[in-house]
Amino acid sequence: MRYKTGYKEQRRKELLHISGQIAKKNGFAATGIDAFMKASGVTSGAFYSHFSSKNDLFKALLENELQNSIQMWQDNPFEDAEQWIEFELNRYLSLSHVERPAYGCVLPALASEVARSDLQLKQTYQAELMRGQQIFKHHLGSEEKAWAVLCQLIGAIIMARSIADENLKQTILTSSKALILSCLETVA
Amino acid sequence: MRYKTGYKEQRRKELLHISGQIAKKNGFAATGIDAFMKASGVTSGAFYSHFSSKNDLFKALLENELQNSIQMWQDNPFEDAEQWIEFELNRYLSLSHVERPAYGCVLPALASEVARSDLQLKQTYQAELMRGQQIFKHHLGSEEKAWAVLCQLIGAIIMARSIADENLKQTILTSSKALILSCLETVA
DNA sequence: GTCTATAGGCTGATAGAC
DNA sequence: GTCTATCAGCCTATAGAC
Repeated sequence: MRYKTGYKEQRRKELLHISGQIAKKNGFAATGIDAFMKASGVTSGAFYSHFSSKNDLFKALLENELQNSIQMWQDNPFEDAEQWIEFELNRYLSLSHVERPAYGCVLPALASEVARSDLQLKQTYQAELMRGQQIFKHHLGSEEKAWAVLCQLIGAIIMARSIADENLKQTILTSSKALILSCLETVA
Repeated sequence: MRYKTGYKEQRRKELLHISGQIAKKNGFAATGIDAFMKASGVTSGAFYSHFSSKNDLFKALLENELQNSIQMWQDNPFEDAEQWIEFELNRYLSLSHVERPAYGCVLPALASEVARSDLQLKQTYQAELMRGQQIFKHHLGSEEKAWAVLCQLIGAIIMARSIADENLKQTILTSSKALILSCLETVA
């Protein structure tokens, strides 16, 4: 029984990982259960032995993805405030992040769908998000700056993704980075 | 014939107006043609005498909504840079804007769906968006600041809309406003 | 221009064989 | 746990009456 439980949990993590990539790329609501499962090599019938409903998948997938993003922020190798944020801006505000949503942060990809979901899901989402915000607070020095910088990051990625011209995408990323840096300098 | 054309154009504008509100609130892809038309008091059969497809509606609706947002930025009564941006921040970064997406700016509501649409639609969207950005540039003094502030605005609204706690929503809005103001002061 | 009716496809979810 | 088969509902789009 222990053995079976371990297998199931591992399988569930695989399903969350693959489904997360597809949801970030194509949207969660826009993707059918069939498509999620096909990408994992199983049929839609198997889905319900892992999740009770599509909304249940959304909740689990969001938690998993948020934990991934938080992990990346924690793995930033710098402790010095200036270096930490510089590293994070370069990683987050990159053209590669804009063009490969499947492998990027969940926030710019699915925040709009969270905004239209029920209160219970928002509460789960908020709890995880606040853990991420605490990391930014630790390095930026204030609660407010942490929120504002997070907003700038996701706003820039969403904006750049909705733009057609490649050069303009880069301008938007560079402009956002410059604004954050110029603001943080005022207290350095 | 002139008469009939005028009627049809007016009707089309009404359809765009109502459909825009619903799309901003519930999402465009998530809403069926039937629901869009029912809100306007007609059936889905009538839809195709105004638009050639659902995607055609999306394009027209985006243009219309972007023009509305641009109009509001143009109608800002202040010319002085500091007053102009102060007015815009208070209007845009308000709890009422967060909680009533149907009557708010199209950018935070539908940018994620634009990000997943085809190149042609992104080009139309980009062209209108650049007109809006020019207004911000005129008052903020630089291309880059205009983009960065726009990113901050839409990021803050999206973030606040995905949060459960009312107080935290307000904290996010206030933090974003503070970041923008502190950044613009450095060159004032 | 709008209506009703309908085609054809996709969706979330369930039942039963293995 | 996964499969196939299936249901009931919704979707976009079209056809024909008025």
